[in-house]
Amino acid sequence: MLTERQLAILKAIVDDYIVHAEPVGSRTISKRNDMAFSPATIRNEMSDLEELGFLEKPHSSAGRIPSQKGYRYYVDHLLSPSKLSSRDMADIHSRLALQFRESEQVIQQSAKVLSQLTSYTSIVLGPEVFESRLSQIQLIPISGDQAVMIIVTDSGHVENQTVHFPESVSAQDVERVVNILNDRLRGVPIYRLQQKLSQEIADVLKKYVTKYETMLHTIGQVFADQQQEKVYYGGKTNILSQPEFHDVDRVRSILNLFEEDALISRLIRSEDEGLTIRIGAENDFEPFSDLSIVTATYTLEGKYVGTIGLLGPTRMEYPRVISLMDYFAKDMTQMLSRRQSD
Amino acid sequence: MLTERQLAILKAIVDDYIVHAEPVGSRTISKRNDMAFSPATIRNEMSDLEELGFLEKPHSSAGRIPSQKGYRYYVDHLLSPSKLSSRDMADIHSRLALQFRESEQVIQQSAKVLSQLTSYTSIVLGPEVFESRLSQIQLIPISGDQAVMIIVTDSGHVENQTVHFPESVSAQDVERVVNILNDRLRGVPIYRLQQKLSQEIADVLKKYVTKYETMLHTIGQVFADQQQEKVYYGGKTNILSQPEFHDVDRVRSILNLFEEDALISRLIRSEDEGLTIRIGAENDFEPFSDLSIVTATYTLEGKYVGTIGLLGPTRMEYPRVISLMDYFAKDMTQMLSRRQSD
DNA sequence: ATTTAGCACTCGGATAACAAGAGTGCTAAC
DNA sequence: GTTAGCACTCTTGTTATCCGAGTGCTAAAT
Repeated sequence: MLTERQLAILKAIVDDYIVHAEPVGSRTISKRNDMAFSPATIRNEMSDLEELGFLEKPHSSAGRIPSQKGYRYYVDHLLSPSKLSSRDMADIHSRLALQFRESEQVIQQSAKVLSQLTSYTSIVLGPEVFESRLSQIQLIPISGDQAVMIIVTDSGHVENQTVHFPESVSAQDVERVVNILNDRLRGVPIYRLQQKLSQEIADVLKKYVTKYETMLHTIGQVFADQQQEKVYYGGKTNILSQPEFHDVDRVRSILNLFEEDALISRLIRSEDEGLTIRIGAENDFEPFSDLSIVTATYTLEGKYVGTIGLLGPTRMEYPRVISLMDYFAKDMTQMLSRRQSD
Repeated sequence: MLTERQLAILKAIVDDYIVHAEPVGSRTISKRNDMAFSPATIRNEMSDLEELGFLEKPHSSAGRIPSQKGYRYYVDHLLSPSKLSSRDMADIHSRLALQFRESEQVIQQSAKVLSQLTSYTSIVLGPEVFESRLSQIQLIPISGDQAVMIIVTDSGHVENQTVHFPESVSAQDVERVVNILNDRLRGVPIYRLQQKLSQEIADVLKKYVTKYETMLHTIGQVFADQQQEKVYYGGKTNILSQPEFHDVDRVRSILNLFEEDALISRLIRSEDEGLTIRIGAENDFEPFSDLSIVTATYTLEGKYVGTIGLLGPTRMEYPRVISLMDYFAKDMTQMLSRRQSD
């Protein structure tokens, strides 16, 4: 068990390191107003804290920096969430309250504002497509055997894809299929479309439509593509301004990761409601072993819609970030539900 | 006028600098098989070439590097386009020939392949929306007063936006409006939609629809958003691997520029058919003053569709890039037209 | 009149030597 | 238990020095 004083010192070190990104020495701590001990005493405590695994030394004659365990302890027990000033809150609120035509834009804007406010990189997982339901399917002929298949969900999301039917498929059949799809699939969650299609719809189609296999295949393709979650970024390059990123190769590899939406999505995704903090290796992903991710979920009518995440160095401004994320998640939830009810 | 030998030397210097990114000395040139002169002679010529503005010295005791004027001369008069091996061509062709559902994907894939082949960053301007025509407008109600407006073009492109009509607008009116729009606007190029709307459609609407101002405004908004061109990237971070980019701040500022689609679009956009090379300051854009852009246009049925661009250091592998871009533009044109006719 | 060999000179870059500064850990005194 | 004092360590910045690549010029060779 740590003593009061050890706690205070650990907190002071983390606080300082978060701000200055440089190893913290005993004198620095001792000079603080709330620390009435000499550097020597602090040094002794630091030595103990190091032995306990909360601190580490970059080299023998440098100050201490928090270890991952140190950050974890800090986050769990020491940190005092910084109060957002009401000016901040008003600012955030007004920047999210813009009149957007699509929910997507609310998400995008949130990512942007969040990154601007923190100088970290924000990653927001979009409204889960598979939480929304099919509202309507349309097939609009373009030219010859090409058509555009449009899928509209009850959340107002539209997906479209060009499809291509061989000559042998008649226009009548196509129309019939669309009617059947609309009849049978309206209200079905997007993520179940494919399954429903092959299980229930296939038989019906077989009855009414010649050449149904081709169409089934084509439509199945389209449905399959709908099951992914969107990833929105804010301030992709913000993270480069952190001193830990002064190596171009490192930068490059991280930036390339940002193109892998599926991977990022998996990393950000949090199962739990509320705020999650994953520090360094807790991300279970080697390239992020010196980065932390803070996530929060946002909801619509009480149901999970998506996750907002913030990616920064392990040396993250946790107190501020936590308050911010908390406020953001709530404000987005509010924003989105207001859109719904307007 | 430059002598034969000066030409040969200039070419040799540019060729070498393109590969090694380091100032080229007289001895290096003199050692080449095709160069039967002593370093001293070369030095004299180099000195002249420098005076003429084709070369410059990073500092007094370094070798020479090509000046912008040097590159320009090289590109215009000296360079011998490297023949693509038939293996290369087959490779490119097969990677573009994948079965894509949307033309958009052809473009995206082209950008990707082009960047992989060059280790520069490719920027492709998407099929000009305003070269295609309206095929159909649909308005699909979502919930209450919200609806999704869907615009389908004859090229198979779909755009959609959530719109929002006040309660006071009747469903009948909405339907009537959509019918009128479809009647009057089918076949109209996208870029003229807005204009047509306010000029011709407004009067018609006034006759048949109450509350037409609101709808007009809403629809005008949607149309206005359609007039932008899409920008596709390949290998955004490739450019970081160039030695001239070993400074994180520089990296950051360029990467941030990549987010400004409108700006990039303007920079890449080339008015002329065929291949364009803009070297350094020729881009008229300070942050690109040590970068070159090579662009080529691709077409569909003889009409301009878009531009493919490649962004690299002024020290670009012009011979290879030129052949590549040329082949690419042609292959994309071919690919796209095949899609059309299939 | 060219071309080239020779040579002094210039820089940048690498390396070593050094001083300064920040920090630690230990010991002994408070 | 706390702290002053001090030797020791290690990084960082500075300066000095050397080396090599390259130039520019002059004078000799072709």
